[in-house]
Amino acid sequence: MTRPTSRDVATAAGVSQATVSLVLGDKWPGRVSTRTAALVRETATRLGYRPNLAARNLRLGSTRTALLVVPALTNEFFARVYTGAARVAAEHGFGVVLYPSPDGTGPARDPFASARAALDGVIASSMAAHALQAIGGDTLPLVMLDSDPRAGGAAAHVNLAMADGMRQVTEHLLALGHRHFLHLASAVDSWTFDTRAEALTTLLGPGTELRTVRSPLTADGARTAMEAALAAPLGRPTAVVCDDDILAAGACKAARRLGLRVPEDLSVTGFDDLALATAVEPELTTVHLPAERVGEQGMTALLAVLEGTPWTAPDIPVTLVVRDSTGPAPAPAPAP
Amino acid sequence: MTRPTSRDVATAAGVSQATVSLVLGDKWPGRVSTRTAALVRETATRLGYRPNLAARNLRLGSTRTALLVVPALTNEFFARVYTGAARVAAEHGFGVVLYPSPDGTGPARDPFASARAALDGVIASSMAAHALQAIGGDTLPLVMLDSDPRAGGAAAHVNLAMADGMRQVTEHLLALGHRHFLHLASAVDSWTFDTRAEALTTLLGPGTELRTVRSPLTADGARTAMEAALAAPLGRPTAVVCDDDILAAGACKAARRLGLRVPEDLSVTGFDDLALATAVEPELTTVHLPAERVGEQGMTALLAVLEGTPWTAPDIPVTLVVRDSTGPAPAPAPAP
DNA sequence: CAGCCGGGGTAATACGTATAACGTGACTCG
DNA sequence: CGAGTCACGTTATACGTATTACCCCGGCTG
Repeated sequence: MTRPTSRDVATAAGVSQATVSLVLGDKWPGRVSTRTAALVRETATRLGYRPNLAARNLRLGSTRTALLVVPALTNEFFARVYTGAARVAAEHGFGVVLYPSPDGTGPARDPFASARAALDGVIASSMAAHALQAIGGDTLPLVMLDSDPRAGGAAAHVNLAMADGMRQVTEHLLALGHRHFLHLASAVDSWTFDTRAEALTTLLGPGTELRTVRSPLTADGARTAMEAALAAPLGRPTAVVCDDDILAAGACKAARRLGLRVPEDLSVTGFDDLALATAVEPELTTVHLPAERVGEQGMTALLAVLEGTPWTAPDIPVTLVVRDSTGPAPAPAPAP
Repeated sequence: MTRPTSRDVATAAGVSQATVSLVLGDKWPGRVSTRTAALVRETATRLGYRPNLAARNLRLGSTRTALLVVPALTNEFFARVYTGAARVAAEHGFGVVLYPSPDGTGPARDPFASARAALDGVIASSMAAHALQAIGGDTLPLVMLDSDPRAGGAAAHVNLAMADGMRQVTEHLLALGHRHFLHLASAVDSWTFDTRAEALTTLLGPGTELRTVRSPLTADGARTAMEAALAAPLGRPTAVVCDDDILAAGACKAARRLGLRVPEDLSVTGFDDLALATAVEPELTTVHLPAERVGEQGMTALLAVLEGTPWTAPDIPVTLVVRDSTGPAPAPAPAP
């Protein structure tokens, strides 16, 4: 009681296997009569025929499958990247398979063997550095997400305009009168975060003060980092710029535990604009990153590369969404 | 400049293709000398040989790949289910591919064709009803997640002890003196939610009052639903039982907008224990669902079924985590 | 009537792998 | 010294599909 093959369909319909393949592949502009084509199709559905993808892939030498390498799907941002990539892929008859160590903790298995299928290309986030080494060895079309565009090795780059996002944040905060900043930065080493940090330092002109604290990307990490930072007696910041909404939410919470009101005493900004941003109170002022579009453009770029077309596009624009976690800087404490 | 095949390795090493296959498959307990084995392996790495998975899958008649059907990866719960399933799969040399309409909105494409690879089995959440129809037609080992265990068609079921979770919630709230309840329920029709609703109604004894409002699983939906429910003049509830942390967060927010303090004036409980639960303020009292374990057990069950072993296991236990969103029922308004 | 054409289909083949079946020398044992 | 036995490989084949090259036959043309 095994699955029917195209040959089974052929014998059942009284034709050759080649004819079945031609009909079901819609390759009969005059090679097969309409009558037999209909007969074949009817027989196929009657037997419940499904083509064996492994055989087809072998024959065609292509699986129409891409590997998406991201650090963790539990991070909503990357889940949305996947969603976008999968949507575009599906529109072109492609599939997307994930690097199967999505928690970022797994050993660096061979991503290609683990994918259990031959791959046509790879889309990789720069934040999955541990997997990239394993990838480097092979020569498969590679699209990099959020990585240094000058770095070689990739056939295409898809980047968000992170520096511009940071510009919007700083302009917003400076306009509100803030001068003392705390950068709650991600402890993960990645080009994205480096870019943001660099943008922040250059954008803040003279007459301002900036301290940086690194934290793992969890609310708890943010809380401890914040508590340490705010405990410092001298030069308490009035604005906290976070690399992530999760950090921002943790920062808000830590601030309130310490008796500071947000945004009256302390302004907080995030990055990403996750669902979390509007779920917490106050709702977060944050930089909206169109994650789905990152996935879509990544897949689009890969498809172009696979066709031999070089692909390039401007950075994806991002926009600051002003909500309730930022406000005018508090009046400075009067000089003693 | 194409990828080297096992035959290329064979000629380069001066052996036959079969030998290469034996060596790389670790099937030489005496069939190949250690010397030649080493030679073959060295040659393979030198040429950068990687087996063609499509060919292997065709030959073996199995792809060691499972399809996971979930409604939306952007829901942290399902992202964690995937993580768990992928981990167990990887330990057994399996892969997991997702049904490529993860936003739940896409048309019901053929999930098998879209997977771009032959599949060995399917793990499906009951909340992806639109995809299940397409699956029903085929005969592939099927493991159902959170679905009616008496329903046929599946080789195994993996369920969370939802009714027991609801029991813990009600006992907690009853002990706090609550008698007037609002059930903020998911608008999605699913066995899971039905089970919870049923458990809630039966567990609440006489002398209590229960109203039910259905809402889409978003914070905004929760807010509108809550505002409508609390606006009702008569019999304002003192406890809101939500089917989801997202709903609970929305409920807290709505309550505060209406001038109610949580938990002093209103207690709120959630389900899932997402990262969100500890990111909002107050931190949510919620039922912790071990999502990763659902994925792990789902994959374990599928592996067992594939080996011909019938699989069954008790419901996965869940535990109420008491945090800050629940408290003693407020004293009833004095009779006029 | 020979030749040709074109519609309608078929036989053959290759994709790259895993494995069953089959040598083949050298060595051992009776 | 002939028959086994081993240790070490090899030859051949099948998996199911897509596609190329070919074939057959009726009708039309010169």
